[in-house]
Amino acid sequence: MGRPPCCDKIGVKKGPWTPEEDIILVSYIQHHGPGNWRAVPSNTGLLRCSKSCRLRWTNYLRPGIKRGNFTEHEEKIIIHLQALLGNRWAAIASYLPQRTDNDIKNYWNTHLRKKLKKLQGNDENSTTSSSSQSNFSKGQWERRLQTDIHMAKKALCDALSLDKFDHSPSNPISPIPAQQPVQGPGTYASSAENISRLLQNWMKNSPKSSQLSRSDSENTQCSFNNNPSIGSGSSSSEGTISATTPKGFDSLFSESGNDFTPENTVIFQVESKLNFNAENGFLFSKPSLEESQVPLTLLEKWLFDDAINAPAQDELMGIGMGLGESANFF
DNA sequence: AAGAAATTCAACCGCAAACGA
DNA sequence: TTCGTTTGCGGTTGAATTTCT
Repeated sequence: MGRPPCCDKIGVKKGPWTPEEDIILVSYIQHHGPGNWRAVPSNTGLLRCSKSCRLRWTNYLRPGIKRGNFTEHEEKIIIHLQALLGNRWAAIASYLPQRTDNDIKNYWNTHLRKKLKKLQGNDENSTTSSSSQSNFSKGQWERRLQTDIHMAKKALCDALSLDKFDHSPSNPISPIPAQQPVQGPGTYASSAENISRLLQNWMKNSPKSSQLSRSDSENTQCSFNNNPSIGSGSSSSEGTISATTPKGFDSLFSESGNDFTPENTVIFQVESKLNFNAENGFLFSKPSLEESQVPLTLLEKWLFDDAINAPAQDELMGIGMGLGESANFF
């Protein structure tokens, strides 16, 4: 017997998500938090498989996601990390907490790979690029190993002395876990930007997608009441995002079986205690220990001891840029 | 202006790791 | 330890959009 499908394929909807589906999903996660994706379709009535729900959340609806053009700085980091880590997009994304692995992967495939190819092509005309290329691949695993060791050191360090870690936005390579679930239901709806955009798009497209009359749309209210503490640089925040649903939308939430009933108003409450930085819009939480959350073995003890004596947290960037391959492209 | 080609990116698929009983 | 289930990841696809001819 083979592996069972992640979901019942019969009656499962595929393709682009509608704004209505997005709101249902966001609202559900607002109430229950992410996780237990298996239960999401049945609890929300969404005709989507659990995977699709998770993907939609992590790649699009999750708070703190920055979309649109990548900055030159982000480009550099991606190119650099790709050279070091290979196509480990999730690992790369952990250094760019506002970007999703999917986004980075897409950006790499569509923009950066070409860009690098072009630049490498130019190099070939003038230099012994073939030899440097072979040197590059020869040493790639070595650097990868080096990076892995470095990351393990860091993670161990963080686990045992979190305060030492620099979470400031000025440290662009702080390994803030982009997709780490954060406890507490209020955390997830804190992305006023995302939800605002979501609702705006929905209203923009509403005549088509929601079959709303113009007057209905005009009657639609959408407000985002962020607490003044947001934007004041406070590490904690509290805000309320509310969107009065237009006529006809109520039915989406009043389907039997849904254990959340927003009635006419979807309210997203953002409580304090969460690690939401309003200025940057992403979550600061304990660094991911995904690669190192294991008992201390001799090796890890060694790594940790070594890390204690290590000079700087941002040496990764230093090491990498020192290598030159990717840095030289700019 | 119209069709073709190229590009973009959201979403899907399958595999493997992680998790829990 | 084993086995079934869930989650995460990376590769790939294809519809929509943009650019070119």
